[in-house]
Amino acid sequence: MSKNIQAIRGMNDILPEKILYWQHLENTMRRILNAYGYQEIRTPIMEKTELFQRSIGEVTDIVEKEMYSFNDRNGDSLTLRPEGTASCVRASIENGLFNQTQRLWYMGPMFRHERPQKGRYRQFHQIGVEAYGLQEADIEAEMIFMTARLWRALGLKDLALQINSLGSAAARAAYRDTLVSYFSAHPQPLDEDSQRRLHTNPLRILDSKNPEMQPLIAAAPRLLEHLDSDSLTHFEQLQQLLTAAGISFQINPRLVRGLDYYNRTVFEWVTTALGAQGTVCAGGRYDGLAEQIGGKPMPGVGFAMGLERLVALLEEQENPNLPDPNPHAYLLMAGDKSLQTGLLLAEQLRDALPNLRLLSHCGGGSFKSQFKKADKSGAYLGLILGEEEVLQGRIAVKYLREDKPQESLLQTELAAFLAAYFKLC
RNA sequence: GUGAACGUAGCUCAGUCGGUAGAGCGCAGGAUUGUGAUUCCUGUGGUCGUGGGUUCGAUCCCCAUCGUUCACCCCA
Repeated sequence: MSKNIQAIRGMNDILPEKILYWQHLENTMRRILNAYGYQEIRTPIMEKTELFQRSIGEVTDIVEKEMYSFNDRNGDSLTLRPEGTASCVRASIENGLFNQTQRLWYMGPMFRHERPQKGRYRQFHQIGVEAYGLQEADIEAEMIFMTARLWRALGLKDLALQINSLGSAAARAAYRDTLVSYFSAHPQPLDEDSQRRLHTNPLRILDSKNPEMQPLIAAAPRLLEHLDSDSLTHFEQLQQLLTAAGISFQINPRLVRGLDYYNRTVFEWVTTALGAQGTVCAGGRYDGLAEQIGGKPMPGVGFAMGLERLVALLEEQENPNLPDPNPHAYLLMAGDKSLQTGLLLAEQLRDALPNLRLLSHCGGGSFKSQFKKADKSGAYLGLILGEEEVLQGRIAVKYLREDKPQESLLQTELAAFLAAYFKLC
């Protein structure tokens, strides 16, 4: 067994059995993005390592220990992208997209070397959405409306929206210092994780799950009280827009996000149905990022959703409302000339009915074994072409899922029959 | 990176208190002429994750390794 070569740990094959969920999710989101005027962008899955170091932040977990980095043959350090925002900003700078506002989206695999567990894999997939050049909270609201629309379209309930504001970069940095001195003044009760976070991401300490830390956290200075007034106004505007749209949300002062580039708005859609990995979609504003990467200052807002996690939610649903993958008809062929007649007939049907799902039997065999395959394929009708039918220019139609007697049609009538029966156009 | 549980046929699992293994489903064929799904019959299936150790002998014990799962950490 293990003599065989296996897939890389944490990197999964998505098999035909599951692909319907993926396609449904992707198609639904594509449709919605299109309706809001967002355009797709495709960037390489590898970038120079420096791009991620500069955008995500040197001391974040992602950069410090989770990136798939290696040296190219010419010595450049390259990295499989751990997220999409940095590439998207880079591509926009490089191709001059920042001359006007942009609404972009992308979809694809991301890579992070973490220990796999439910809802967390080393190659995972995201749909990411970014908007550039927009300063007001209306764009954040639009994005949240869009995600809420997706949940509705997919029938996903039990997703809760949490929002927070980190303030301006300056306010956030000042608050960070305040927090560090607060926690440094009480070093005793800080657990090991929090000690580390003190240097990496002190805001993260507020999110600790350790019960012993709670009293200390409760007494800590509050981020919302340290917001600059512009950010506060911005945050209030967002809340107002959400309320007006009837989208309920929760302000979570502990919501800080792990990547360094966020300022002002951050938000997450969370669920309790997926165990420890409850965040299904998350994002925020990153006004300083473009400059950090070397472009001109350009406000940005974006979010990303984890496709594996959403697929897991869809799979738990009772009525996922997936498109029917079963063939409409299965063509059985046996006897002299039936193969040639049958395959030609199949092509004519496909010409006439582009939406027909028709499976032609291949590989010969008795009618009996062909019927077994027809049944197994899930097809609704068996189209039977034997010697007799070939001679008479007819075809037999057997209902495989209904208790109705078999019929015999002229081959020339078949397309019209199928169109009517399946309401195809 | 840390901790725990697990790894037997394509799938879901049983089993051997250490003497090289079974079931169900699946798959293939059949039950008189060109008809599936039901029923019946037959067949196909695994060096028991891999490597090493203990032993006369290990799939079962021990160690390592790879993988899976869940949690911590972190994140989508």
